[in-house]
Amino acid sequence: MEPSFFEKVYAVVKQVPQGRITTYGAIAKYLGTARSARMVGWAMNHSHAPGEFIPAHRVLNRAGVLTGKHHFGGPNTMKQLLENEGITVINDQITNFNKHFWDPNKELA
DNA sequence: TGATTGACCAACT
DNA sequence: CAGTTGGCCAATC
Repeated sequence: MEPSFFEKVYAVVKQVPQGRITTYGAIAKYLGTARSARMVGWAMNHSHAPGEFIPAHRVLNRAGVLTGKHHFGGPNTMKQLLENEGITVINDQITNFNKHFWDPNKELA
């Protein structure tokens, strides 16, 4: 049984270290299909799976914008989580994007 | 069972 | 340079 696409997404997202963020495109590219970034977001939508904690708040779009923050139960929940990990969020966008960026293609390889 | 949508990205016009 | 379309996999209508 080969893991489905979104199962791979879960595996990668769960490996994102605290205080770091990654992008949908980076994950999708790591999985081999850079154009399947929509699936990554879709997988995050199901990140509420029982027994599985997915740090979806560490996954942003390529611009570092908190896309999908509204799916965290509150418009500021995602922001609070990131700030709690030491990431500054301004106007739904993180600062030092390049500094906090965690690229699975480089880190995991 | 077929069509549409979805927390996106990249290419084309 | 800005707007539009295509594409990917899986789930819902």
